[in-house]
Amino acid sequence: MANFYITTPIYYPSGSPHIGHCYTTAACDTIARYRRMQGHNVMFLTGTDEHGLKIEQKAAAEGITPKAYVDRIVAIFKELWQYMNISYDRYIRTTDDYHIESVQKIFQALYDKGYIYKGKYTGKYCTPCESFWTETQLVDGKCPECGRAVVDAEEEAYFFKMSPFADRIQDLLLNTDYLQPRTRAVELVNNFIKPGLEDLCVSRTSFTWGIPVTFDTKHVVYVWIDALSNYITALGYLNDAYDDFSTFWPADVHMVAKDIMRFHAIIWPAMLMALDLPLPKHLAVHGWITFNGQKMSKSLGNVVDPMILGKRYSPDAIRYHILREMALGADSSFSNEIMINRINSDLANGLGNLVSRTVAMADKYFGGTLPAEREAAPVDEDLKALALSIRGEVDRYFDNTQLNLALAEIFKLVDRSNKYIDETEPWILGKDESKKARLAAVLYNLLESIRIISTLLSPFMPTTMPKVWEQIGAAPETVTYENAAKFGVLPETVTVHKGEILFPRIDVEKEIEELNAILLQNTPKTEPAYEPAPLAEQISIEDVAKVELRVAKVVACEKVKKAKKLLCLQLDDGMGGRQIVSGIAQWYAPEDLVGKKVIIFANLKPAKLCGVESNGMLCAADLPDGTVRVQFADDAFPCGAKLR
RNA sequence: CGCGGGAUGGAGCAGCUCGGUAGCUCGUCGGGCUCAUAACCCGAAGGUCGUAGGUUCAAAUCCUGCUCCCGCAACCA
Repeated sequence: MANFYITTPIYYPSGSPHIGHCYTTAACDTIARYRRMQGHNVMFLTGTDEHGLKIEQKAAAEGITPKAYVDRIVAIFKELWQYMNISYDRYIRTTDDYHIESVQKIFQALYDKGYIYKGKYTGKYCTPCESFWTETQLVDGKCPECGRAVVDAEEEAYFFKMSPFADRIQDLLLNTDYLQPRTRAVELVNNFIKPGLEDLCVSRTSFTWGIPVTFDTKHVVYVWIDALSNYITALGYLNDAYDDFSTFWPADVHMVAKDIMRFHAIIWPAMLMALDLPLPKHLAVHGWITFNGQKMSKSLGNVVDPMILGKRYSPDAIRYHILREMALGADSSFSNEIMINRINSDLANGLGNLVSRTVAMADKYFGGTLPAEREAAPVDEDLKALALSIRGEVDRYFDNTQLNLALAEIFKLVDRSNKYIDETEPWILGKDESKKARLAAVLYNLLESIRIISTLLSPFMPTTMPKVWEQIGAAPETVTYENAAKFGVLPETVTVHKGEILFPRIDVEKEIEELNAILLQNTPKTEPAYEPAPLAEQISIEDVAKVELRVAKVVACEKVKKAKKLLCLQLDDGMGGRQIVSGIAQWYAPEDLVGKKVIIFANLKPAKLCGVESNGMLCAADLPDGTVRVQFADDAFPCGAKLR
């Protein structure tokens, strides 16, 4: 029996799980269930990544310990997974003792091998937030968390040498089937490997909610080594909690969303290479679920809560919808309308109705139990041939992690079966005593077809399919992977049991109205709880006098070529004119600005942006939705007027 | 010229590797059926395959230019 190890990422519990977490986890669950059905010895791991500054701050804001904070969120995750019928074999928390022990040993081992060295981490530091930021994380040169000014600073930190592994990683990405889909390999190599792999900062001293470095306890292990190593510590690597490492490593599939692909495609292999461990076989990368075409985000209030949907339409309906909709590698658009239509047409009209009409006829014409006499017809063969071919196709799609296509394949048999009913017209056969043998054959073929469908669907919809088996009279021990490629498994005189409707048809208009109402409740009201950035340190009147705000009129404006975000403005400042480059191209077209008067920071030193000189800065504000709005000045102000 | 992906009936996608009748799901319209969850089955309408050229007997497919979208680099499954 082959071993099979599959993992979800460990999720960051800084908030409740949403439909995106749900997709990754449901996809892994489906694969795990399918492999178990095939007879593999499966280890399915999920968990939570519980350390870090953000958690520390969230907990502090609530006045509780970080552990108490994550305990609460983790309970929500586990409740959702139970509700969605996720069959994980193990749940790792990075706050678990055994994980902490292993991470400390891994860090030590990498240090002993010379791959970790002590250095200086330089960056922009926000004193009140006690946070380091990289140049690119800054928003308008200010702290992205609080909007205050940052200073250049450095802190002592440990670094992991990545460069020794660059060639092997490039080979892994370009010449193996590690990365699924392959399309992103070139992007990774061009963006990260070709420019030269930078050493990675793997410890921090600026926060304490983490795993201490054993030999230098003012440092805590930073996210990379702490989080990524969960895939091996959960198997018992360098700890005594489990003894599964030799059985399950290397992993068969790590499934991740595209935003963390990079870490799993580059850093994780580098760590394993440094530890002399085998590399995982596949990294399956999926896209994001977008909502009405927009990225889901808390501030937009469009985060889809899978619990709410599950309770309305059943966990299996939600699982089906997201697994059917999402293609590997591509984003998938989610909307309530798409979801409800999909559930209605595929599950209610297609599958549910097929089961319902088949069972109802067996019940009506034979009192539930088919007689043994049969009469075959040529039309049966087409149905049987398709039914027998499905499992092979589904196998192929599972091997490539294309669950949406596997579902499409299975539903071909649903459609074919519905058509078969029309072709054979059992309601006419039922009126003629002499056609009973033919009728029994038709119904039996339909039940067999449904048995195969429901067997192959059971990894996708583990809650509902057993109800189908109950209705079609399939004994649990007969709905096996083996039998999914056989026709004629149900007993000749099978007895069906009419049951509840599997997937009730949803009233589209009514539901959308109600879902929109729920969404509205969760959406921040018109004036959302906007939290102004805290006041900066007070300054003197002399400091204020140093800053010159002046009025200027935009006389010309054009986009800066080769820059996406920059506009180049020619201004009449009453002093001979000047040129300012501003990062507002996303929000303003050049013609929106020409002729308007703006306020500028007039005595700012010149700077070059994308090679274009900029003399000063526009006065503008960030809006809560992330856009930027320029402050236009009263037209009565003359150009060059000084504001005070 | 930082890197990558994309543009195909109303919507969402496949087809492109290796040129040869444009296909699927949903929606719309018409018909059929009455076992079934107003479900099911059949048929039809609807596409100059983003754009301008090129190669070819033949281009959605190969080549070149251009336009427009999206992603990565640079928060977030």
